[in-house]
Order: sequence, then structure tokens, then C-alpha cells
Amino acid sequence: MAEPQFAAQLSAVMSDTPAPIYQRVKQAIVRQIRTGAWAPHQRIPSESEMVAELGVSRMTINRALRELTSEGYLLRMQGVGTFVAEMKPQTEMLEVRNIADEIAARGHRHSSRLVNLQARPATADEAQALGIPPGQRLFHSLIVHYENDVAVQLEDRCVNPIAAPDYLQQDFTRITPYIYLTQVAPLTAGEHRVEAVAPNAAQRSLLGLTDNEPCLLIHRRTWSGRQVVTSAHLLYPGSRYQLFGSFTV
Amino acid sequence: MAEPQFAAQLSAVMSDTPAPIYQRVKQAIVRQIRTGAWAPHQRIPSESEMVAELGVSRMTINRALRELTSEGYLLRMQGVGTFVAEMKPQTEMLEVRNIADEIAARGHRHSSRLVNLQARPATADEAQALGIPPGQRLFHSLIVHYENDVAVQLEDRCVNPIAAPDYLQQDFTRITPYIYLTQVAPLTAGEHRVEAVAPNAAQRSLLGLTDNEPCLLIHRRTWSGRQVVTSAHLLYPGSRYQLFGSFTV
DNA sequence: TAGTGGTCTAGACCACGTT
DNA sequence: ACGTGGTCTAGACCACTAG
Repeated sequence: MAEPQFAAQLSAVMSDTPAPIYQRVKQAIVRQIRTGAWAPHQRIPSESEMVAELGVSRMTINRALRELTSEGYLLRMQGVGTFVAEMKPQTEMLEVRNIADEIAARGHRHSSRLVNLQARPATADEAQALGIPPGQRLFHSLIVHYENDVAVQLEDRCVNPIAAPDYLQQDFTRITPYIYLTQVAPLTAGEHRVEAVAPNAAQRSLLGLTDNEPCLLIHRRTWSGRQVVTSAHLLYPGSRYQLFGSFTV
Repeated sequence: MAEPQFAAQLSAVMSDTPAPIYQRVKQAIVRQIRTGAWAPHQRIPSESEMVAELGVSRMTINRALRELTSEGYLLRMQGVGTFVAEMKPQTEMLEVRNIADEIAARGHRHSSRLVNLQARPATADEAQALGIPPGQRLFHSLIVHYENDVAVQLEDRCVNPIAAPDYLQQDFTRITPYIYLTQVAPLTAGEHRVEAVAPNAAQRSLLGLTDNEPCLLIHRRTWSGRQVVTSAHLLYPGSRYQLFGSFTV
């Protein structure tokens, strides 16, 4: 019933910061969890108990608890109570950014060379990736991206003509396919896969690789509604590119 | 002033679903954005306008708008208004999961072989990664992880003795270093980097690779407070492992 | 039946930016 | 001065789960 420690924690937070009440309540709760005073799976005081102990309206307590739930700190079950969530930093994340943005963010110059742009029948693999019948007409583009004139990405892309009928008429030295496609077909979902591969002779030549150095291959598919808009293979020289991510619990 | 389209949208959503009001308001707004009726950077009706048009309390409208803001759909500026956020799915994410969990999730059997476990002086690189003086004593472990007896990860890990003094006494065939370390030193932050590399002879031997196939290398550092707890190199055979991620806008 | 969280309201005061 | 979003309250009704 009495939660002197929590009340003390809160009043401590109350006094020093001029933050909104719901923020201070959140801070106090996170502190209880971080210090271990409230362990995972443990039930924490109910909304009405906090209202009584802290002298704050229930809506304010509710907002604090709701936000902490959506942030992964708490689990709530109607009719049961509120519990400390299990610390699960098991699935951390890596950013996958647009190549042109990434180069610009480094303060470098992006340029590209259009190697191929045509309509042709889909191979079996391509048809499967795009969700169209094998042999059906698709658009294909092959572009090398440079960072300060050094090749950093080989973009091998298939496009569903239904989603972007004017794809072949674009100037892909001025606009990247990714940007164009998001303009004509607002993307709603996507997936990507990363693996390490050895480039073949044609790929080595296009990227200007002399030895057989390993490359990162990102295979990305993008949807607009139920329709696959595009399927791309992005090949990066291992020595010139890294994926990076950081996280905070 | 009059927003017949929006009001119509909302009443449509209102009628069919028995969802909470704030949810229906959110859906209606998202629909306005998805269909392009409300374009990026465009100002949308104010809270009080929505209250008048939709006959809903301001707190309910406020909750809908607040949640959509935290979900990235909207931008709000006090004293100015609420605006449609720019669609920026530029930085998509890849999951990086714990190897044991990942194998278990596939319904396969995880096992591991402890190749090395010792205390030794830090090399220059290791010292830098851990944030300790070069030559200072650290713990080192080298473990091969198997999925159904096929090697899928080589885990080369340095540990800060300050953070985990009993590291050498653990049985790492029963508990993975990652799990042990999160137990003794609650992690608060981390970073990782992924690149494609060619494995050396020792690495090939430990992973049971015959040819010189490319590998994914994940370098991960983990903090507990201001202290680096551990720095690990995780090496995956390219043919046996892929990172995967999917996203929805 | 009693307690929990989930939602909603009508009204209020405030800080902020524009005019 | 005015309209904006940011916050807070006191009270209410409901759905759900447990004993």
C-alpha cells in the first residue's frame, strides 16, 4: 500500500525540474525500474493508488503509464494491472539509408552513371520478386553510384510497369530511381535482406574493383498497397561501405 | 473552414468500426495523408476546428494528434499549427538479433564450442574499443556457434574486467556471453557496424569453410552507463546467414 | 462483486508565435 | 490581442479479470 520510496523518488524529481507532471511521473517510474527497485514482471501500483499517493489527476497518471507502455517499459492488462516489462534489447536495429542522402550527409559529391535502361521480359526470379507472371514485360535499370568519383554502389533494379509506366522516360543522372518511384507510387511497405557475396567479373568491372574483394549485397523490395513496385539489388564494395547503427535502452 | 471531405471520411470510418474515437480520428487523418488530400508541409485543421467539425472533445482530438505526431505522421508547433510531416522512409531498419534466439525461433538446435577463454593484455585496437589503457588486463573469449551442428557464427569478444569481474568463471556452453553480460551489467547503449570481409585461415578453419567465401562481420560495442562493457566481432559465413528487415510506412 | 485499465468529456490555465 | 498547441483536472461510464 504505502510506497514511501516511490513517493520520495517522485518528490525529488518534482522539486528540481520544471517539467510537466506526466514527464516527472515517467521519470520517477523509469528510475524505479533502472535502479531495480521495481523488477521485471513485478506489478506496480495501480492508477488509483498513484492518484492517491501522488496527488495527481488520474488522466495525468494514465498518460504517463500509457506512454511508458508504448515505449516498452511497461505491460498493461485490463482488469489485471500494470507490470514492469522484460528488458528486451534483443533485436537492435541497423539503419539502411538512401545512398544519395548518405553521401550528401558526409559532405561529399554524389554522381551516377546509367549503364542500362530498357524494357524486357522477366526471368523466373525477377517475376517471383515482383509478383508478376514469368516472361511479362518489366523495366530494368543498372546504375553505378559514385562518391567523389569513387564507385560505392551498383544498383540493379527491376520495376513493375503497372506501378511506374513512365520509368523509361526519366533522366536517372538527375533523379535517383528511388526518389522517382516514391513520387509516382507512394510506398507503403518494404523488406530488405543483407548478405555477403563475391562479385562476378561484370560487377567488379563496373565498380572498378581489381581483386576479388567481398561485397555487401542488399536486396530490397518495395510495395505500394498490395503491389510490388520494385525489386533492387544494391551491391557495395566491402572496403568502401559499412552499415551502422546505435541504440539506447 | 468547412472540410466536407474530411468530415465525410470520418463519418465513413465512424459508421463501420466500433473502435475508440481517437483511433477513428487517427485513421481518418492517415487516410487524408495517404490519399494525398493532405500533402506534406500542408497545415491541417486546428484542434478547435476539429472539435467543432467532428463534435468530439478536445482531449480526444489532442490524443489522436499527439499519437500521430509521435508516429511521425505530423509535426506540431505551439502557437503555429499542425502540419503533415514529410514522408521520410529514408532510413529503414534491419534487425540484429541474438544468435541463440534466432536459431531457436527457426525451431533449430543451438550449440556452441568454447575455443578460448583467458585474461590477457589489451592490444591497441582492443584498448581503444573498450576505452581502457593499452596493455591493461582484459578478458577474451572465442566461441563458435552452431545451428544443428553447422557453424553459423564465430564470436570473438573482449570484456572489460571492471564490468564483469567473474567472466572467466562462467560456463559458456550453457549460457551465452551476451546473456551473462546483460545480467551482470544492465546495458544502456550500444552500436554496431556491418561490413563484408574475407575470412582469414584461422577463421575459415573454425567455421569449417573450405573455399574463401565472403563473410558478414558485425562489430558491436555495448555500454553500461559511461563504461564500455564489451566489444565483439561476430563473423557469419555469407552463404549461411542473412540480415533481414521489413517495414511499413 | 470489487478492482483494474480504457476511454471520454467540459472546462480551465498556460506558453508560444503571429499579427 | 488572438489563435495555436501543451497540459491538467474531476468526474464519468465501460470492458475486462479475478475472487
